[in-house]
Amino acid sequence: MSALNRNPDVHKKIDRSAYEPAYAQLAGILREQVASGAYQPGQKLPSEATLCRNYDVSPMTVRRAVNLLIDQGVVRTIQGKGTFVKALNFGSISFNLRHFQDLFKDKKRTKIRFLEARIIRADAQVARKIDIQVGQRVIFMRRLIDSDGEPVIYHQESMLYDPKLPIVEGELELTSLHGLFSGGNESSFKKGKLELKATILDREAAHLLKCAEADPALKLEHIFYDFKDRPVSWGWFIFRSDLQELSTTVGIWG
Amino acid sequence: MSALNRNPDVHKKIDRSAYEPAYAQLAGILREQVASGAYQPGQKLPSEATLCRNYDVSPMTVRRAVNLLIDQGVVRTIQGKGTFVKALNFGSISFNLRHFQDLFKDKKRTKIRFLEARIIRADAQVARKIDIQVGQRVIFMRRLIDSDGEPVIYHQESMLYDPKLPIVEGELELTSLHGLFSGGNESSFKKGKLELKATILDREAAHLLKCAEADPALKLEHIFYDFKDRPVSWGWFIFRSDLQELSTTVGIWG
DNA sequence: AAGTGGTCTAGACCACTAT
DNA sequence: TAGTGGTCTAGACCACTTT
Repeated sequence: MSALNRNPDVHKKIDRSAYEPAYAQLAGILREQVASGAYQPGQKLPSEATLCRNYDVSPMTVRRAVNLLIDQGVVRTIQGKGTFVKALNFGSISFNLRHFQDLFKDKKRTKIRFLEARIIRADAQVARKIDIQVGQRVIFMRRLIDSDGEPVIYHQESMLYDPKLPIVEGELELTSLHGLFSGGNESSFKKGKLELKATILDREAAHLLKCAEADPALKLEHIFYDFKDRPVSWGWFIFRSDLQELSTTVGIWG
Repeated sequence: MSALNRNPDVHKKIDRSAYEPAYAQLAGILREQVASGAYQPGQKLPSEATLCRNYDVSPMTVRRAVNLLIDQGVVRTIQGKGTFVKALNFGSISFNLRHFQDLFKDKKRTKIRFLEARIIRADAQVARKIDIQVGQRVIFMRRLIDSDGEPVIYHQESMLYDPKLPIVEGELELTSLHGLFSGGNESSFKKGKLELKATILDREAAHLLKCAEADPALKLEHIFYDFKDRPVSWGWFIFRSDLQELSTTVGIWG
């Protein structure tokens, strides 16, 4: 397996008894051939009809395999021309917040600490962000998220306050945050916009996160919308980038 | 179209004459129904067999539509149970570097300025990162990327130096950067690891990027590997987060 | 046993590209 | 005209869940 196989015509077979479905196996075989250099960037893969014959699968199965490779950024297809190996490029690089979410799934180690929750009057900025009148009441919340007893994320948020829905103090803690992170189905938000920025810890945030003032940190700003497409929550998370790693890979990995 | 349709049984039909394929149309219809609240988070969608009948398409077409919705984070499927509407959660949030890449595609507005390129001896850190001996020669490069004449990204990189491949001065400029960003097939890298961090501009970087010293910025650190899986390049990009926006959306839009 | 999603077949037709 | 990818059919069988 470690030796390079530069002859793509000598191909492995699909194991029909394997648990892994045929399309995934085929995708894996092709990805391996690309990774080994059997097909270089820019080169054309065998036609789908050829792959059907070589691996004894139906066109739909080949199609699914190729689509997988497209999703993985390994190849691209041009109708009427063929399937070509893609070179590495930045467009396909993406970072996701899986680690962020994983943190919250671990309910033993992760605790949400409430710093503040009160109803205040919206200032101009809040009013603009969640599309209400200045002076209208909003719920202002500040939370600290602890992992293993150490503070790792600071969060502050201004939420639309609906007087028709009286709020029990205990409910606040569950609102939004746990629903968003737990991966369960408790969220009442339909969609959101997020923006990632660099920032510098002010004195208060530094103190809360037990960092030095003026340390660099990441700021994840959010606006969430309800099912009527009304913006209902604006706020941001602040966390040290060395604690919440945002790493990813690109290209073809084993 | 603006009125909510809370009865999912009164459904739109697939337009077979449309350019948009049937599976995409079906996915769009279902997504719209979820967005309108006809199916709430946690609720079960009609079975695939039912969808086949309702929309008069084959099982494979329904399957593709459902798979699309899964990719978009709208639903999730549980074998033997059904297809369920997903609630918003952070796990599916991802940021990509499309804007980063777009910048480089625009070759009229974007210029790469070379600050420095010379062959130096690897120090301990570089040696560790690209897996060579301390003291071995590496190509050290510093670049500034201008957009519309204004500096927006600073880049520095240490590359493996292969004495067997003599380097023409002019080639350096094309190396890696243009291949990576242009989206063409010029890259000679097979894969890479990237990490996004917050940082603070030091005096030099601030000066080059025409910012104030100690301004916050994003640092995108990278290691790239060649087709033999050897690490060949280590370095980082530094850019102001307000110039290179890293924004994204989550949930169900339109 | 019945219902659900997951995979797969062996063709078909279409749109696009090259020659 | 021949070859390519893109879509789609009308079933089949399987694994899993619920009743």
